Order: sequence, then C-alpha cells, then structure tokens
Amino acid sequence: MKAGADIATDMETTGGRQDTKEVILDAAEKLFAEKTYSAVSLRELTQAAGVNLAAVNYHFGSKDALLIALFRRGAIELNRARARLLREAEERAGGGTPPVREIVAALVLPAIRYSFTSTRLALYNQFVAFARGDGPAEAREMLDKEVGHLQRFALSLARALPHLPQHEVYWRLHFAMGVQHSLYTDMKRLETLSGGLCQLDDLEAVAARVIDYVTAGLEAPYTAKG
Amino acid sequence: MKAGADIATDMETTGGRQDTKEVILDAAEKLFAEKTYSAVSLRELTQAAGVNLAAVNYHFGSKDALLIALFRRGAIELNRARARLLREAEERAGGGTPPVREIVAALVLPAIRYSFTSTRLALYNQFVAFARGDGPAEAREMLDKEVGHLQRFALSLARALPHLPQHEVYWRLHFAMGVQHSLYTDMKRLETLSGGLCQLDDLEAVAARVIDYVTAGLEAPYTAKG
DNA sequence: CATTGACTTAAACGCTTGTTTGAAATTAGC
DNA sequence: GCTAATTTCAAACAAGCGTTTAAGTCAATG
Repeated sequence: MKAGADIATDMETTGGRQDTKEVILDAAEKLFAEKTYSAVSLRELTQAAGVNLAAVNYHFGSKDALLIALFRRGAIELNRARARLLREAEERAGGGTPPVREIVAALVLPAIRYSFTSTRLALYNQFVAFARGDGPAEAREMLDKEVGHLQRFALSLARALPHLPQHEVYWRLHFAMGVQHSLYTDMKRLETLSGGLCQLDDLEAVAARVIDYVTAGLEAPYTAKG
Repeated sequence: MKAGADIATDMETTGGRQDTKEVILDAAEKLFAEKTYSAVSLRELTQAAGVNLAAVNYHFGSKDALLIALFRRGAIELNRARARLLREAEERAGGGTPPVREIVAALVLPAIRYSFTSTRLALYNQFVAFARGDGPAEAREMLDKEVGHLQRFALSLARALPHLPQHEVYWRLHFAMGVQHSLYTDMKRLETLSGGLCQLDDLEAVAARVIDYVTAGLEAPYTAKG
C-alpha cells in the first residue's frame, strides 16, 4: 500500500510523471521561505501546490521528511555549483592560489544566481538558520555535513590571506555567509529603508556589490588583540 | 475579570511583584530565538518559565501580543543604545562627520554587547527576520518603524562616504546588518567549521573583528556598473 | 474581619494540526 | 483489454494547539 518514499531519489525511472513531488517541493520552498516551516500547514501547502492533502505524506512520508528532501535538493545543487566555480578558479591560477576576489565569487555567485533564476532553491539560505532549532534532528545533521563544503573555501582563503591567523579566516568567512544571507533576509527592510531605490533586479550589479563588499572585508587589515 | 494588558507598561506602580511578566518575556526570548515563534507552544513556554499555562493570556492577552511586547522591549533598548553612541560620536566630531569606523561601532556595539551580557534582548536579531513572515501584522508594522532608526545611520554614513551614490550606502548598510545578524545565526556552524577555534567568548575581540570587517566593506572601492 | 482587587490555578473549550484510511481513479505491463 | 501496481481523493482520526472559564489564593484596604 505504501510507496517507498526513500528510494525514489532517481527521476525518470518510474515512467510516471514524477510531477507531484516536484510541485510540492517548489511550493514548500516558496512557503517555507516566506513564513516558517512550522508556520506553514500542510493544508495551506497542498492547496498552494494544487495537490491533495494526503499527497505530502504519500510521497515523502511526513512533513519533516519533506523538509529534509527539500533541503537536500537545494544543498546538493548549491554546493555543486560552488565547488565547480572554485575548481575553475584554482585551475585558472595554474596550481597556485586564486586571488581572494575570485574565491569570493565562487562562494557567492551561485547563491545570487539561483536567487534570481527563480523558484527552485531560490530561498535556500533563509531556512538554514531556522532548520537548526525548528526542524527535525536529521536536518540538523545535514547542516553539519554542509560544513565540509565550506572547509574547502576556508582552506583556499587561508592560502590567499597568509598573514591572517586561521581563526580569523574562519570568522571572516562566517561574516561573508552573513552578507550572503542578507540577500534573502530583510530585503523588505532594505526596500523600505531606501525608498525603493535598492532592489533585487539586476543580477550583475548585485553580484558585483556583494563581491566588492565581502572581498574588502576579507582583505581588511588585521588589528589583532587576543 | 480581565486585566489591562496594554496600559501596564510601567513597572513599580502596581505594588505587585511584576515578576511573572518578566519571567515570561525572558523565557519567550530564549525559546523563540532557539526555535521559532510558531514552533514554541504556550505549554512548552509556560513550563520553561515556571508559570501557569493561562499566565500568558492573562498578562499579555494572546500569544501574538506576547511576541509584540517582547519585540518592543528589545527594539526600544537596542535602538536607544545605538542612538546614544551615534550622538556621542557626532559630538566627538564637533559637528562634523565622524569617521566611518565610529559610526560602525555605534551601530554594531550595542548588539554585540547585549549578546554577551545575557538573557534580555540577547537574541533580538534572530527573530526579526522570522517576525516578518510568521508573526502578526502588528509586529511587521513595528519592523517598518524600526527602519526609521536605521535612517540616521544611513545619513551619517552617506556624509562620511561622499563618493558613494546613495543607494550604494543603503546596500552596504544592509550588508552590515547581515554581518551583525551572523553573530546570532549559524554560530554553531562557525564553531563546527573552526573546530571550536571560534567562539563568542571575548567581547572586545569579537567587537574589533566585526568593526574591522564592516568598516572595510563600507569603505571598499566602488566598481560601479549600473 | 470582611471585602475588594490582582493574580494563580486546573479543567475544559473549540479548532487546527499532521497523519491514516479505504475506496476510487489512473497508469503500466502483458 | 485485462490485471496489477501506483497514485489520487474525501473523510475521518487522535493529538496538540491557543484560548476561556470559574473557582481558588493571597495581600492590601477600609
């Protein structure tokens, strides 16, 4: 009676439309980002997706499992894009260390790009923070695995900024993630603050802005104390 | 039967202990930040606070009203501290424009300080983002009023960075808020990433770090496109 | 000492939640 | 074109939610 909700990570295998699952994921991504995981009811979600109430439990097993599947889809895609850009930058440097600005671009561009090119994964960052306290334990474990991917960037940055102690590199990378985060969080506040002057419309311009800012922060002089 | 939950903003007036309200606010602040507004039930909250289930509705009127009261308490305190530091910096500049670094310090220090000195308001920033989509409409309106306080900083920064177009100042101020935000969000990830090397322990060191980073970002060269 | 008011308490309220069910509809394999 | 597996559907489920109620406690007041 029950369908295996775990195994079916593959796509075209079952000949079936595989449509409903994607529709649900897209709607969940949108709503979870707009509100909160626990603030979105399955009735609201399924209605927005145009599917039956029971569809979520049938295809994913539970609401929690839906969140995990959603997070997995987003994380895999984002990390893959980041890793690719970083690898390309390293190859461009011919075995040497790429300049800070290019490492930053590899870190930041995929997230910005996805946030523009629409729906899927668009608001990935926004629920990372909440998943930590709100979501199921399995989601939290996945977040920790996420850290592994950031390590590559920490390493690359440490090599490009040899005058900085290691822990300072970690801190500044952390701040960089915060800046990235701000692209999905509180954009409404920025729009209000600027009287509509600032908006997420021109991808290139926004990307350049973020990269300028983050690069400057990473390259800031180190006024050490402790 | 019902007590006025609106008027009693004063403190020592009623002779009564005024204890329960504060206990509830403190517990709510902690839990709402750890999880999410809608993920914390009143039963969980009142049990953590050690008060009766009905206490929230009696003292605040509703769960929504509790959130608003909580936000108000935090926002007032934080904005007051920021405004005072900015005013002092401006006085120190003798009517002129304070250096960027001092404006940044005025913006950033209060939040960092509160995050160390404990409980009250400690996690203020963390629920700002969520309140926008999750919380009641009244909370969202308060967030918009919040913007007014940031305008003072935008103005001051624009004067200190006259070569930047106005909208760029807004963007960079927005990023600065994101960096600040990262102090409350994803700290667990930073600890994991750094293998425990980076932690929120030394206030002065963390403050210097944040100010360095944000100042450098604000003063970054402007590579304009659009 | 009785009375008033603010506060606390346990129990219950109606309602929404995530989930399950069993039958109907759809699709694939032969 | 039949069979069997898969997917959809409306209805119901128990559990948990925010909220209300009415009786209870306690301190201060007249």
